[in-house]
Amino acid sequence: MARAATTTDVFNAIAEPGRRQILDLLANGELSVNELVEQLGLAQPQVSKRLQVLREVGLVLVRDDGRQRHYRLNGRALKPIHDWIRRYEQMWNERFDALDDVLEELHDQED
Amino acid sequence: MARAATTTDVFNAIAEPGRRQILDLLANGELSVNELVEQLGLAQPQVSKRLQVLREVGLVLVRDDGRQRHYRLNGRALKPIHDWIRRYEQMWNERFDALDDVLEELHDQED
DNA sequence: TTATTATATACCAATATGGGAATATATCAA
DNA sequence: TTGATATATTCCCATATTGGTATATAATAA
Repeated sequence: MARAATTTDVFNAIAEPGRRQILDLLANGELSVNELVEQLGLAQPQVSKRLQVLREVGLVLVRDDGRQRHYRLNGRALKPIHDWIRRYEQMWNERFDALDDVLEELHDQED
Repeated sequence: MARAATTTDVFNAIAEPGRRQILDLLANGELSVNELVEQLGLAQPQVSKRLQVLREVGLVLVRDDGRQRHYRLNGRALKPIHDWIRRYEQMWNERFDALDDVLEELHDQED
């Protein structure tokens, strides 16, 4: 078997930097495909392809407006990733480091 | 060009459920390859391959012990993902919804 | 209707999987 | 040394990209 499709889930969808960049741009508000093309400096088909992937996993929503299509972010679709990674958050935040120091200190005192 | 390697960065590394599962198991503490094989129910080579990917992006660390290799989590490597996704957190948490209500209320009062 | 604009899709080439099986490497035991 | 155990690596195959180019589709304008 081969690798899972990028449209399999949100984890695969955000693996590509270009797709994350699109989400970052849409975080500031709705944009048409052409506006995205300009801001990204990519060819239009590449942008449309990425948008399709993001659409299939529910990360973006579309609004038709004449011959333009306005895409907007659906941030809620990122929640599964956040929920997963949040369990590891303690491993790098300062409070944990501080606790680490306390434990080390206690350990030193034991000797 | 083809798809980016899974070892390109942490975003690609965690795209596969099996690799995330390994991280989840290691969250409880160090495990040898065989212990992982047992708990995952996968063939040993598949586990070793996944561990190599995780090693290459710095998500796990190894400790040699005779003919066994004990892997442990390096959660700090997940921070870039957390930092990226944290910017979207407001889009699904309750406080934001509450703020949304307040803003709407203020808006209504303007009229 | 015909031309133009905005997007989406199809096609092609190159490549990195990921699973399965076999094999190599390293360590320890007898 | 020989054998067994624990891991890593290699091969082969089927597949899903991703980039580039060309083309199809839809909407609007002339």
